[in-house]
Amino acid sequence: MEKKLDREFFLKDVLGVAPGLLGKTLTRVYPDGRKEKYIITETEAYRGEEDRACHASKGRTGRTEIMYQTGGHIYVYLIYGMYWMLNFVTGPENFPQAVLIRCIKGFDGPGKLTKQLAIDKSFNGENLNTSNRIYICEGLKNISFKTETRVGIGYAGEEWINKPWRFKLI
DNA sequence: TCATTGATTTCA
DNA sequence: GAAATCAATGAT
Repeated sequence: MEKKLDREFFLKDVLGVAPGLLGKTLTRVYPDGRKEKYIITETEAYRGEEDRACHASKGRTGRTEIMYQTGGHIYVYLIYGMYWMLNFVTGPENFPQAVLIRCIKGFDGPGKLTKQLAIDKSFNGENLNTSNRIYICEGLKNISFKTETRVGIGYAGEEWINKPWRFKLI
């Protein structure tokens, strides 16, 4: 039987949660009742107001408010006017952190996976611990992963561009 | 390499 | 109000 991740899992620091999500099972229950499971294969960490690549680096606004909540909340936003990005908030309250889910098995790319999962604005603010339409379960054990630099953050400055905060399942 | 696309943020 | 920005994708 499937087992949801402990609530405490998302209260850890994002740099522990992001690689920890690799190999886990993302379960999506669609409006028509279908249930599909996907293996998470790539994540990225965004950590704190110091991290200039993090949306919260400019302070708390209407959009970034969700990142200041406790771990387990879902942060969804639209990029380039077309693609929804799926993020999981991590860490304690008032410390903005989030993990961007970049890839799941079979859907290689953040825009593609949200399209497949039918993620939209209505998921913003939802909680993985209580939602019955999207949640994370235990998955592969003894996984290995590699780190890379993050994508699409050329504006953040070298110090942040070079952080190895992108995690890929091998 | 370029067009698409709209919420969010910043400046007035 | 108006203008610039943007963690991407698919077609050319």
